[in-house]
Amino acid sequence: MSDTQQSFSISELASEFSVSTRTIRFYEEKGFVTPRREGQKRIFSAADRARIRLILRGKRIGLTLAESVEIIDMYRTDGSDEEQLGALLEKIDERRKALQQQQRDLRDMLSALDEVETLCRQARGAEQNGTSESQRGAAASGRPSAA
Amino acid sequence: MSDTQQSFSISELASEFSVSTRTIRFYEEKGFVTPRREGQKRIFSAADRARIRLILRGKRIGLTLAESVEIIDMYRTDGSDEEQLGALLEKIDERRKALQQQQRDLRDMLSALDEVETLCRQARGAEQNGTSESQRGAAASGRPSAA
DNA sequence: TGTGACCTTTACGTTAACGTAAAGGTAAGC
DNA sequence: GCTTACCTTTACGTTAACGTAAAGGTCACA
Repeated sequence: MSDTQQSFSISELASEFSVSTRTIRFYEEKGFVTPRREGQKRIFSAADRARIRLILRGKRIGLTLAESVEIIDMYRTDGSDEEQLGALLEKIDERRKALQQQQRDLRDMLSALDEVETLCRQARGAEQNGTSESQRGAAASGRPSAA
Repeated sequence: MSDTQQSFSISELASEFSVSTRTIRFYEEKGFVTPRREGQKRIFSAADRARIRLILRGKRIGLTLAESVEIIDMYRTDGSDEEQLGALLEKIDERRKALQQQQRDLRDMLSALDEVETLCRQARGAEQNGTSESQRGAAASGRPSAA
């Protein structure tokens, strides 16, 4: 009961996305969503909901709201202005480079975590059976070692 | 003249990492780096430099300083306390999940950018030769389409 | 000797992204 | 008619991560 639905209350969206209603009102203040009103109450459309989802995705990777919105609004640009299209293509390239750098950083961090985990499991094994020497056989850490 | 070097001034590091000296002093205030002093002046070790590099890597993927430091300090944990090792393994798993979610989000955003770029190039092509129909042949966007 | 190029400390200012009251309206249900 | 569950607005508070003076020390160099 949510994906065929086409209008949402503020608390519905808040609980769906695990954010406060304040957060959503804040997004409206900033103009990132524009719910219509029914009396006083905000009624959010499926489009509003989608924008919120995208904003939160941006947040998870460390974008500011403004940055997320900039990306989201790239979809909205009409293809009628040649100059704007050029500017948009440049922005896309810029963003892509940043995101690719992030991918590299993420990969590095994840392999760092794997490394620490391996050390950690070795230390634990060593402590449990009293030996501080290397383990028998391979580093059976349960996780594949980035083959 | 930097990788065999073992001590650094504040402005050397600042310019190397393209941050302000204020930023580095701020990191010291927070205890993330602990340069020794020569008179009044801060002298940073290669270890300090490495920590700064890691902090900035964390920043690029949207971690707070505290989060970066938490990850960095995982390396420092000695394997002597069984209970701590367990806690550390849990933390690692938590972090890994978040980072993996970030990877998914990044992938999605990058393919969204690709999509917008394609639309954009099509629109530009259409405008330039006056036709709003589809382009001749394949979508020759210069970029491989995630083969 | 003065003028840059660095370095220092102290301290108030700023922005983003909300949190947190406070005070009140409305509709459902007992 | 009263409570409970939502909803509203207005508005001040908070945290992170620095920015930005202001005021001054030190060393080399012309």
